[in-house]
Amino acid sequence: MGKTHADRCHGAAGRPRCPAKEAVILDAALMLLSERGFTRMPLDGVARAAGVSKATIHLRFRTKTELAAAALKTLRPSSAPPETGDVRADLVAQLADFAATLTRTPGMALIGTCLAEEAHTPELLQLFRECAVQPRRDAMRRLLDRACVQGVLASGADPDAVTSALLGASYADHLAGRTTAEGWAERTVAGVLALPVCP
Amino acid sequence: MGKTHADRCHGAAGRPRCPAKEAVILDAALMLLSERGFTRMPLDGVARAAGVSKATIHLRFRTKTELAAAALKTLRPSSAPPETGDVRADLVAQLADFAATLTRTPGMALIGTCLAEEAHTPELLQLFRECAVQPRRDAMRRLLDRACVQGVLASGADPDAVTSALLGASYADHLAGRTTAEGWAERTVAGVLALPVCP
Amino acid sequence: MGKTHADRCHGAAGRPRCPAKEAVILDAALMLLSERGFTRMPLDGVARAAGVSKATIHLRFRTKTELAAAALKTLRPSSAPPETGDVRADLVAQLADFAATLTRTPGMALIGTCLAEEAHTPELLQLFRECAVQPRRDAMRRLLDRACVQGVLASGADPDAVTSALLGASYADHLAGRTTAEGWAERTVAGVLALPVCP
Amino acid sequence: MGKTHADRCHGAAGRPRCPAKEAVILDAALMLLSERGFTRMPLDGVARAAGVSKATIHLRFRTKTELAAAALKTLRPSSAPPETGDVRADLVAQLADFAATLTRTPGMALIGTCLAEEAHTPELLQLFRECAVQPRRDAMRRLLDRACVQGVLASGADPDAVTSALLGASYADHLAGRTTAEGWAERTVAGVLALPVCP
DNA sequence: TATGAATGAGTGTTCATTCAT
DNA sequence: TATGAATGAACACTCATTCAT
Repeated sequence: MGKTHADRCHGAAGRPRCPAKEAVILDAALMLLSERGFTRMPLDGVARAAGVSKATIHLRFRTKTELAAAALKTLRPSSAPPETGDVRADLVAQLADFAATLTRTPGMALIGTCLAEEAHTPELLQLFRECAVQPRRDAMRRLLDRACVQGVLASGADPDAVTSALLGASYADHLAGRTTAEGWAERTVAGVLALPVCP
Repeated sequence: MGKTHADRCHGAAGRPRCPAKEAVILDAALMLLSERGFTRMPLDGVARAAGVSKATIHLRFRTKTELAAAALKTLRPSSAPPETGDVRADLVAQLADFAATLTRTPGMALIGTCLAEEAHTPELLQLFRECAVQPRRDAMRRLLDRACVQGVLASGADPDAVTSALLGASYADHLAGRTTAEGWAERTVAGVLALPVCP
Repeated sequence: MGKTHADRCHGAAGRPRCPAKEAVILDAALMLLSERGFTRMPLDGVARAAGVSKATIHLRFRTKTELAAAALKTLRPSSAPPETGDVRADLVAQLADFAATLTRTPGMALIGTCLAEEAHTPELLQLFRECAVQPRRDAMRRLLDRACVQGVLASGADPDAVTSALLGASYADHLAGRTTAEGWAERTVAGVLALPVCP
Repeated sequence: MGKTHADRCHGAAGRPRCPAKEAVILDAALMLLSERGFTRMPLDGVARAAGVSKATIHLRFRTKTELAAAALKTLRPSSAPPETGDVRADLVAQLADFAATLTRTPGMALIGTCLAEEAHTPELLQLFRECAVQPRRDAMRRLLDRACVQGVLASGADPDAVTSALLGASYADHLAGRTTAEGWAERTVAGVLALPVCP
């Protein structure tokens, strides 16, 4: 009684699903996924961290894989650093931001999980590509295109190759255990663009 | 330090341990480690693949972690491609060989496992660095030093940064799902060294 | 006693419960109970089959056991085959009808469930006796009494024992996996009544 | 050292499997299977009742179904009652023994489980037929054949039908809740063989 | 030494039931 | 009343490790 049409038709039948829980669960899942990896992320753990019951998780995500996938989908390209007019400075900023993202908590570990699980759970790597890798590449690519236009980058160079080189340098350094300290982004951009060579 | 369980507990007394089995076990472990990852590598599986019993494995490696570490230690840098006089060609060859190593069955998956396990089992990443990453970097670095001497590379560029860019490009492309096809190494070297820019 | 949860808790006050749903639920429950057994009948399944929500079921039946019991109570002895004057023919018809009931979809499975659950849920077997077993026995018994009167059956024979033998033959054959094909009822009646022996 | 050829080849490698446990596990399983039914028989429960760990059970029986099947296979036709010269008396004895088997602990419940699980786990009913139903039928059948020879049974009667009637009477009475007390077997044999009818 | 047996902790998923609209 | 959400208790099965030959 007293219910409006909207109430009845909006799919409001039954107890409404607590919307906050969705996010809490995904947060907990993403945290555990990064910190411990897929196979070391027990659903009990996610439930406990999220403050819900395991069954509540299963209500939203049929399987553990689906949960992990949904958690990965929440990855959003960190708000891109603002673009100034200086292309080279923008490249450095973008690269530094990327390295920071990797360093911050669990970036590399998350990548590791997706790679390690590829044979068993290919969705993870695929989603990671869509949600994290590609957006970053696109942003970088856009900057490089502008760099070409401005003559900062040799027009003959394959922009995809340069994108890979710049972003890849971060992977390589993390993997090598080289701490990417102050000035790292500058040095890398310099190394890759090799501008000094051109007097 | 660096001694395995077997090293520590046994001298020459008693029936000597069949040394062949050691190798067979490590081979099987490395294969499963790459193909399925640490957490998906059951000791039963290693035992079966190696044709020994689980207990035999534990006789040599106290824990699963020790086994995995020992397996990683068997990684040897693939025989470096022969060096010609042409530095640039050597760089391309080295890079192509690296990419091939990554692609060949389980390179990226193995990296993924080491990264994913870093929080739980830091030894893996550490050993992977020593046995796989560093040797490769060293080889690349040597070529780059020669490139500097010959003026192919700007003497101002940080050779470590360039090393990271070149090798990292391979990681980045794998991670992005870009198939590294024919001519990939050439394009990457060109992009990184940016030679075309210097008329 | 014999009152359902609904009977007990509600008079005529408030919005009356949709009576159609009651039947739909019980139908669905009886079907699943026969097809899959008590422990393999999930309430979700009943709810889905009936097109209602789980909570709606619990509104009428406090527990799963009560639901199953109510479903069993809907069992009605199949309309008895018409009685002709010929007692022997009537016995055969009755027996054939019984065997058909057992064979038809889930007769034996339902019996199995009631028997298997006896220790855990004695109500089921009890209700099954009242609603299915006894009515059938009574019908058979009536025929046998007439048979006695007409001299077809030896007046000294215990009619209950003969009833058990005739109906039981059907159980025994199902349990033995003997397909009860054409002429089965005739042969059984002949075997039990053993009339041929009396010239 | 000191091992004979037999020791090595007899399959004696490694710790020998404790032979008692096999039986204890199967006993516990059969007990729980009869008392509670297949779906209410938790492996934990079997393990606890048998005093072994769950994994020990899985070492011998891959799945719960396999365990239940193996437990059923241990069913042996109870040592047949001794045959006297008197065929009728033997029939009565056989039938009484059968009814006692059904009554003793969990006979009917076990039948119920096998019937109830038929759709989901047909092996159970199948094994029950082989191990319990058929042997009993065979014994009964043998007696009936002798009865025919001796003229106690009409030679025209289908012996399988009579077998089903005799054994089935026991099912029917249990299902009807009729307590099969003193003299039950005699009355049933009398009713089925219907001898009194022949003066 | 090497083997198969044995174990205890852990894990994903299901389900009857209760709650909040 | 009726609905979907939420829960806690099970449960079958896996696995690293230890034991007894």
